[in-house]
Amino acid sequence: MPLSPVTPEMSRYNFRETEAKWQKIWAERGCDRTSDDPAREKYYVLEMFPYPSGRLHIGHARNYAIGDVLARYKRAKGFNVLHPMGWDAFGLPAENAAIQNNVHPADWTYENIRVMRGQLQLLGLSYDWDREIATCDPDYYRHEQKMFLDFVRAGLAYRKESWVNWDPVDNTVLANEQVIDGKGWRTGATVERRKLTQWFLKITEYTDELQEALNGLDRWPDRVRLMQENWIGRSVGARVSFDIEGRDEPLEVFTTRPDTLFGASFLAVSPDHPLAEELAARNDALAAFVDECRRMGTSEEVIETAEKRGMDTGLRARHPFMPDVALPVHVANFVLMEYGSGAIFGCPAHDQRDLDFARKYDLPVTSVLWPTDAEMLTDERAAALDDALRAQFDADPVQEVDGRGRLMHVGRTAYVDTSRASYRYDLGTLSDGQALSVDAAKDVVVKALEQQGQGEAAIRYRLRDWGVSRQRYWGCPIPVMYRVDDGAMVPVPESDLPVELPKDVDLTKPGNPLENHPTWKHTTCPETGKPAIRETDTFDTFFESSWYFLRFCSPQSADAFDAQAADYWMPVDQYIGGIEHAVLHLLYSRFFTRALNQSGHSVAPEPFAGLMTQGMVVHETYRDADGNWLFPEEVTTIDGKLVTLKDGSPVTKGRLEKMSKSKKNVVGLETVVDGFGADTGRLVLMSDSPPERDLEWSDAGLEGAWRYVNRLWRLVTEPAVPLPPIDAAAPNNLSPAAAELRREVHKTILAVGQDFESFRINRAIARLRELTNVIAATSGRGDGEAWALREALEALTLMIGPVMPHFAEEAWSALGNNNLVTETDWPVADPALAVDEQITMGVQVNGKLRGTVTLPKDADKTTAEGAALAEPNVIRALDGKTVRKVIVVPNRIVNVVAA
RNA sequence: GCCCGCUUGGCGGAAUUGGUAGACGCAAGGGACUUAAAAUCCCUGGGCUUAGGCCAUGCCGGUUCAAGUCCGGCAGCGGGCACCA
Repeated sequence: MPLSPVTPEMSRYNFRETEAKWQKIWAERGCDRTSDDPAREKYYVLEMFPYPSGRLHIGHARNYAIGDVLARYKRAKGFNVLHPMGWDAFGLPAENAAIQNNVHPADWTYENIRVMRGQLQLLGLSYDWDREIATCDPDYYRHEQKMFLDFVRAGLAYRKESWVNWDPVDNTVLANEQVIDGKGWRTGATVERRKLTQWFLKITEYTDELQEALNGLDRWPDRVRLMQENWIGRSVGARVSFDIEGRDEPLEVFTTRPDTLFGASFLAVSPDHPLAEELAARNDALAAFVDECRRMGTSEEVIETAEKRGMDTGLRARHPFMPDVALPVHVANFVLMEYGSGAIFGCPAHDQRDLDFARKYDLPVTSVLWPTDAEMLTDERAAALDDALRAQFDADPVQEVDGRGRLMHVGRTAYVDTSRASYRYDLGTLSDGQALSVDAAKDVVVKALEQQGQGEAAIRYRLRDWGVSRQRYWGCPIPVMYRVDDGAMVPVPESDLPVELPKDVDLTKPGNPLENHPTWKHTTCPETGKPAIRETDTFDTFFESSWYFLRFCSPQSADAFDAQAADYWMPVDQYIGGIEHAVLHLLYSRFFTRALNQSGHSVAPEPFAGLMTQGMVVHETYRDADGNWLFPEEVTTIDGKLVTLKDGSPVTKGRLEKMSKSKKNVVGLETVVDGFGADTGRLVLMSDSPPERDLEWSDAGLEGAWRYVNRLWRLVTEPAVPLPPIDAAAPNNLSPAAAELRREVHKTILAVGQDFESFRINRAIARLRELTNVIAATSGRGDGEAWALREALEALTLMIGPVMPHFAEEAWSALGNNNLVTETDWPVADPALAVDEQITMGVQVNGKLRGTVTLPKDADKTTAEGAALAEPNVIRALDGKTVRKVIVVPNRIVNVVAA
């Protein structure tokens, strides 16, 4: 349904004039400008800066409005607040737009920035625009080029070969998102993996520290910390080296389950393992298989969900403890070269993936541990377990015999429970069939391996070094060159920075435009004066966002950032953004601060003290009979059925989706701001859901918020009685209604403050609406009511200010104030006034509510119990029963236990 | 495949962190005002029920005087997985 825009005549509160007026006044008075002031306590509020993709929609607006509420609240509480905004301006969409619309990425980007800045300003967000930065500006990226050279010097950046998705038709590297079902998104060609020499940053240097410091981030959501922990993926296990028949070099394997070594029935190496490459060179079938594996994508999801496949190399490995057992060595598509040593041993009985693999290639399955309680695995017990398992796998029995001829039953489900175990093997102190913990069994095996010199305890991490090279144009050039004569890598001298992107490029040609550029890449070595070729790769755009929060502290600094300014402002007190950045951006930033410290800078190691991950704004979607998305304006209802306006064909209502152009469910910012005003939009975005949860956008919600704005405006401009002068003293005696209103005001001040502090903005607004209801119900007639009404309206206006800043200024002014809400302190609650005198307590009988009693606050237990037992409904419920016990929770509840 | 999150009326959500489930709002129904509409204001509202009650926070179990909240199991939906940002 299209919105019915509000015309100024219809509204009593004229948001059009009002919002423009106050935005102008704030700008003129520099309300949002911030300067370093060590005498004042600082507060740094930061919302993740946007990629300038085109236009803002209300999903973006929510993110920034949440930050603005906090910034304005903290300012009112007396903090020196830094609240900056900028643009994460390098990235793939600019190149795509360039190709599609024949526009230069820079022009496209800067135009988007211009439009989006204007949109942000419409919302009345209190940014210090003097600090605005755009990462594609050479004044910005020159600093990160220098940082990179510092990293190179500190040994934190290095080059190595790494795999990329390669489109063989376009001759270009593809991002994971450009690979759709294994094909290039534009050409449809089957994507290959290719090896390129690329730059890496040594994030693994800080693996342990990055993990351990997570514990100190107590103002981060638990789930983000957990996601980072999983990402770092510390796993404790063992390195095992297997001798290979006919080869001198043993094969190194990492395992987290050394206790299952006796159940090993095969080894598997990654298709990218040097051994696989070596063997493929003289084995055509194997080479074909390796090639096929390389046609898969590079993402973990693709590799893990692909059908598990392998090929026997013909090599045989000797089991470290059972010299007569020869294990086949396979190349398998599910083994990742990047993790561990790129080789595993498979124990099918106790790993589901290994079992699937073993079933497929008919490899032995040998159980080594059994589910038991902590008792000895006697022959009788083993027989009973055998029976139990036989029954369990009756439908799909697969019989196996272990090395000593005992029957084992493992079907299609691996036994992976590690909480209780008995082992079947003998080793040193471990006697056959002893019950012992998995950890103890691991120790036994590892010690035995160490004695034989065939392994040791080891810790491996999932975290890999951060590959920062991108074969793309629209990014920050990597400031190095390679001498033509000897191929040596030479850093660009600092005095030659920045290495600027050339503007004259042709993006329509296949391949990397910088590589195709006729002149830019050719230069001379500053050391020898001989010809050199520039690095034509650019940085991953996460490079820019890993330090922008530092630049905001001193955006004009000749250095990347001013140490004193950073010392004052850092860390960011509250960072706000989407959960999609839970790992990469947030982890890279945490790495950057550490890397900077190691390369000559000095900053606090943790960049973000507090983190809030806000939910998405979702909106309804529509699709026609063919499944094509439709705009809501293309849909109407006839006879209760959804049909298209065009030809009346049936339409189905899809589920709520994150706003996106492709799903045609975007609600533009202008629709809201032009029709109802920025404040009304902000109110909806803040009130309908808790910030961290998804928000369902609806036009009805917008209209409801608009009604509230006008209701509030009428209460301020047309109070029940004329309000007393602004400086009138409180009357000596207040009527009960006036006293009740005061109590409500002071309770609300306390509650709203707590709610804002803890990001429960939706609840703060609910409390303000409750206060509004009490104000509306106050007649203004009784003794002191007019005075209490003024106090209430002023407090309400100040408290709604962070959410609806323009409205609050206008109302504040209408109440006769001649200063700004923006320059006024947060109202102070009188705790004595903010307390209820009477408390209504529930009375339960055997846990079921039977009545309520109203008592003075803090009434003692005896009083409460007496009142509860005298309550008529309670008496009836107790009829014929004997009271056994009475539980009284003061000011809360009474529970009478009776039988 | 692995990891994570979510699930409360017709709807968005509250619930002082174990203590009166449904605050506040949206949508709805009824009424007032109006020639009429819009706007505004007032009232009603989880379900079943004859009084009394009974049943209700995705499902099944458990702990407790007391469970939306804690524990165990299950289901459904959503998100992330290293070159989107």
